[in-house]
Amino acid sequence: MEAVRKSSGTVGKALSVLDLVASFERPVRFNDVLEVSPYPKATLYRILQNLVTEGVLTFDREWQTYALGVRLVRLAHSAWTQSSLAPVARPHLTALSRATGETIHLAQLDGPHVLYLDKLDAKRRVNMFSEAGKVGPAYCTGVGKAMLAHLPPDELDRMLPQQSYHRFTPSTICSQQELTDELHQIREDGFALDREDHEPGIICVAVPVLSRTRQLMGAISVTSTSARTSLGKLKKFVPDLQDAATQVAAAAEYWRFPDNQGTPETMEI
Amino acid sequence: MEAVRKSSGTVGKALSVLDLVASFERPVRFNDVLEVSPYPKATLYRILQNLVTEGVLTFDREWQTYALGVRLVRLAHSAWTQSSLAPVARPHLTALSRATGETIHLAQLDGPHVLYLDKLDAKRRVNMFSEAGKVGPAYCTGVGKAMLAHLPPDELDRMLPQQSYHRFTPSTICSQQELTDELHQIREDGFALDREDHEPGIICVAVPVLSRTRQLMGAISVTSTSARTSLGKLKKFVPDLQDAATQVAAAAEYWRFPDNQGTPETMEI
DNA sequence: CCTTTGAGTTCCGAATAATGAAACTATAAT
DNA sequence: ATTATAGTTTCATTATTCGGAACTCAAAGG
Repeated sequence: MEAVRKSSGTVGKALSVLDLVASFERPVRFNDVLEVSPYPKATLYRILQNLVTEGVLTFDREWQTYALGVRLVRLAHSAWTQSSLAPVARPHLTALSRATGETIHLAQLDGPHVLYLDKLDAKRRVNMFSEAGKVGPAYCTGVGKAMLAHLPPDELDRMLPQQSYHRFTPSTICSQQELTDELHQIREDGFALDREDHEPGIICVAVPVLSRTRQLMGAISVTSTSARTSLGKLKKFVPDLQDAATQVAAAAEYWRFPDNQGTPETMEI
Repeated sequence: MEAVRKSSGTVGKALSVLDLVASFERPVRFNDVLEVSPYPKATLYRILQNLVTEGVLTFDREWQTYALGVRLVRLAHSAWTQSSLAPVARPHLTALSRATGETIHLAQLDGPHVLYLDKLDAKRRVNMFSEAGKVGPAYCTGVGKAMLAHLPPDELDRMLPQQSYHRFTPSTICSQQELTDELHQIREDGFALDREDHEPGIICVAVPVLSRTRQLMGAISVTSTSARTSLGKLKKFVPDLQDAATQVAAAAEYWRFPDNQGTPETMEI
C-alpha cells in the first residue's frame, strides 16, 4: 500500500479517501480503510458517509462494504469525451492499428504516472473503462519516456524524483541518471523505445503528441512482443506514428477551438 | 440546462460544481459556470480552484477554461473494475453477443437514469446513443424499464416522478400511468421491450439482473434495428438473456465474498 | 484619452462545517 | 460472563468555508 498523505482542503481529504478505497481492488470494510488512512475513526467515518450520500461511493448493507460508485463512471465519461485528445484521436489510432497490425496506446501524464486513455487491439476494439483509466510507471514505458523527454525542464525536475525506479526486468532503467541520459537520447531521436523495460517480452515504440507550440499533450505507441517482431522492425513505424501524432495534435487543437485559428495550448493546472 | 440544487456538505457542493462543468460538453469559462451555478462569485471561484488543485478539474491558462481532469478517468477505471457487475459480466455478454449476433448492453440505475456500464457491438455496426459511462432515460429504454419494474415499491415511487416523459418517437411512453401499467406487464413477463421508444428504428429486449434475494443489480439487453429483425424474433432470445442474467448475478455475488476475491481480468495493459 | 463595462481575483469578519477524543452499541469470540 | 472487535454517535472545540464588497485588468465605447 502506498503512503497516504493528508490533503489540505475538505475536498482534498474526501478525494484522498476515494483514492484509498480505489487502491483496494475490491469492496472494503470500514476498518480496512481505517487501517491505511491518516484520519481518526470518527473523521473517516463521516467522510465515508458523505461520499456515500453523494453517490460517489456505494455502501453494501449486506456485506458492510464500500465501493466506488457509478457517479464516477458518469463523470469520467464526460472527462474522456471532453478531453481534447482521446475522442479525436480514435480514428487516427484505428488507422495506425490497421496499418501496423499491432496494439496502439494513447496516454497522458497524470502527475508522475502514465495514464492510458485508449487502447486499440489489432483484433478487437476495447471498451472504455476496462482498459482506459489504467495507470502505469512513466520511467519504464515507451509512452512514459516519450512524454518525460518533452516536458519543460522545471516540470521534469519535479517528476524525476517521484519515479519509483523499481526493477521489473533486467533491462529496466533503475536510476535517475540513466533515465536522464535516455531522455536526452529520446529528445534527439524524436521517439522512445521500450526494450522490455516494464514487462518481459513486451516491446514498444512511442512518440509524443506535441502542440504547434511544442507543448506536451500526450503520447501514442505501437506495442508488440519480442516473439513476433523486433525493435528494429518496430522502428519502421516511427514515421507513421509521427504522422499520426501530428494529425492528432492538429485535430485536437482544431476540435477545441473550432472558431479560432490562434495557437492553442495543452492543458495545465 | 437542468436545474441545479445546492448540495449541503462541502464535498457535495464541490461535486455539484463538477457536474456543472461536465454538463457543458466542452471546456468552459468561469462565467459560463457562474451563470448556471447557485453559488456566489467568490464561492464558486474558490470551489473551482480547489478542484483544479486536486486534479479533478484542469484549467487552461491561455484560454482560461476549465475541463474535467484525468484523475476522474483513473477513478472511474477503479469504479468499473471493482463494481461487482461489469467485470464479471463480460464473458457472459460476449457469449450472448456471439449467440445472438446483436449488440449487448449492460446497465445499472444511477438515480432516475440508466447508466450504461458496458456495450458489446455485434460485427455489424449499429449507430446509436450508448457507450460505457453514458446515461440515458429509464422510462423509455429496455434496460431502464426492466430495472424500474423490479425496484422495491418505495424506491420506484421516488423514481417515477423524476422521469422526464419526453416524447422521443411516436411510441414513447409519455405518462406515469402508462409507464406504471407497462412495468406491471414487465414484472409478469420477466422481460422488457423497447418498441422504438427512444430512437426510431432501434428495438431491444431486456431482462433484469437480480440477486438471490431478488434485489436489483442491473439489466442486460439485446439490441437491434427494426430493419434487420423484429420484436418477435428478438423475444426468442429471452431465455438466453435470462440465463445470462442468472449467471452474471451468481458470478457477481460469488465474487463479492471476501474469501473468493481475485481479479476477474488480467491487469496487463 | 478617459470612462465604462464586465470578467476574474482577493480580502476578511461572520457563518458554517469539520474535527476527533471519548463514550457508546452491537456482535462475535473466549 | 467477560473480553475483543467493528462500527456509530455525541459535542465542545477548532478550522474551513462563505460571500459581500472592493479591487485589478483589459477591452470596448465615447
